[in-house]
Amino acid sequence: MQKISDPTISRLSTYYRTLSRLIEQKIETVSSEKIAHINNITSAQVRKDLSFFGAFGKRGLGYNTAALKKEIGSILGIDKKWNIGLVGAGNIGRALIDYTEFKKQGFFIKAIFDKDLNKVGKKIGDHIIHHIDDVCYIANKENLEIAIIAVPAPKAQDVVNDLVKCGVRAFLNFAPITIKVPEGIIVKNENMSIELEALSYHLSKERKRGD
Amino acid sequence: MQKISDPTISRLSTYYRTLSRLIEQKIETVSSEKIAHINNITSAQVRKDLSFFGAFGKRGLGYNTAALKKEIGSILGIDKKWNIGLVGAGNIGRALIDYTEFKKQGFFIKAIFDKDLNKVGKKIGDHIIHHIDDVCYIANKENLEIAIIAVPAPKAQDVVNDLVKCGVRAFLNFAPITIKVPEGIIVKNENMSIELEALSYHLSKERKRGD
DNA sequence: CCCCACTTGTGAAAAAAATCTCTGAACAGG
DNA sequence: CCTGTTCAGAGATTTTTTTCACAAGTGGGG
Repeated sequence: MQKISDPTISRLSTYYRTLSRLIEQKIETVSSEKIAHINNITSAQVRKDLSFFGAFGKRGLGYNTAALKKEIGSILGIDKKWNIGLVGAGNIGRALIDYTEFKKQGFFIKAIFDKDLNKVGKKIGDHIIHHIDDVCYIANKENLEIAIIAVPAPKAQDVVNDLVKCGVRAFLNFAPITIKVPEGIIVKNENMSIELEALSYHLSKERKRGD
Repeated sequence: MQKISDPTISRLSTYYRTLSRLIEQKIETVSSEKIAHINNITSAQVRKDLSFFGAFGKRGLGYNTAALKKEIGSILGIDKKWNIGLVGAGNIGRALIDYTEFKKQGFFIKAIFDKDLNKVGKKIGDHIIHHIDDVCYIANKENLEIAIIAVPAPKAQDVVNDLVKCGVRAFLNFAPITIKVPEGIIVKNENMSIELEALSYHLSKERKRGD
């Protein structure tokens, strides 16, 4: 099986959303050109991304929206439910609990953990906040496959180490730090400041050039 | 001026954080190898990224942490304050208002906007929520240079169009949709679902292979 | 004052990603 | 049933990004 690049995988996610919207509009067929246009990329890119996984279109016609959505869903593994543990019940953690986009794609936050004894035992929505020390017990009970790390940077590596020991193999990290993990464990970073800094870079470059 | 790649810019952001941490630990000098190790990349990558902007190190010695931090801060434009408008006072919006990482890097949310009349006029922290129709007036008054878009997907494009008319030229978009903007306007996307789906892809690939 | 260990900066090479180009399938219209 | 138009798939090509490899500073120790 060929190695697929990260950019390809995230574009597949955007195609999936595009298809959902087209299906809502009762559009049954779409060309790579149309998908590309909606997402500000080239049609060759769309076709190439899909070609890594198969031939889903019909020449002269395009792609069936429902069928392609199903294929991409299956490629991304979002045709099944995923159980997620959220570590850290701060501002970001709380926002993610009600993030409808997660549920829509089959991601369910099944357990919340925190270290703060003032929070442990309290409820957020349907969920009781567990103490972080109980993470292994709950991870097994609830079959947690992915963990979202929303704790302060200095705690993040320790939390991940513990969770790896419990058998969690995938992490979405919101802490502004690079997490080290053993071979076979997957980490994706979500650092909102970094994108803002990219904006800052471009804006100040313009200013320096003087336009 | 040479075109610098997006990955280079975001790595500069991570180097900046690395240097902040080293300075806190009173470490005055650091090699590219050390920076690379902390961030799970190669030392050649670190040196190459920096070389686009100048020669900041001393051969045989490494880099002075404080001096390099200052240089990168200046490259990224985070040596000055940025005024930010937040559009959308939902869960994500609220979480971002208190996100300390923003303030630490000089990003200040100066105004909050929403369309919901039940929210308009209410306060979040120090900020009154303004009606979205007043966005141009406030954008000029508060000198907003960047806008964070935290509204539902179907509204996002319209909101950005309006803000572009008011003179805002940089956007951090949390809506799960590709925003179209005129030449010269910068958009960065922050879509937490996409990263989760990348995790899902990798986990289900393993499962299909059967390990 | 000279050698040695260290580490940058950089041009060249390699690898990865995006784009181009063309073949041929699919259908509509006459 | 022929003809023109559309559009996917795939190999070739180009562009971009990363990695390699090494000459050239730097300072410390003898």
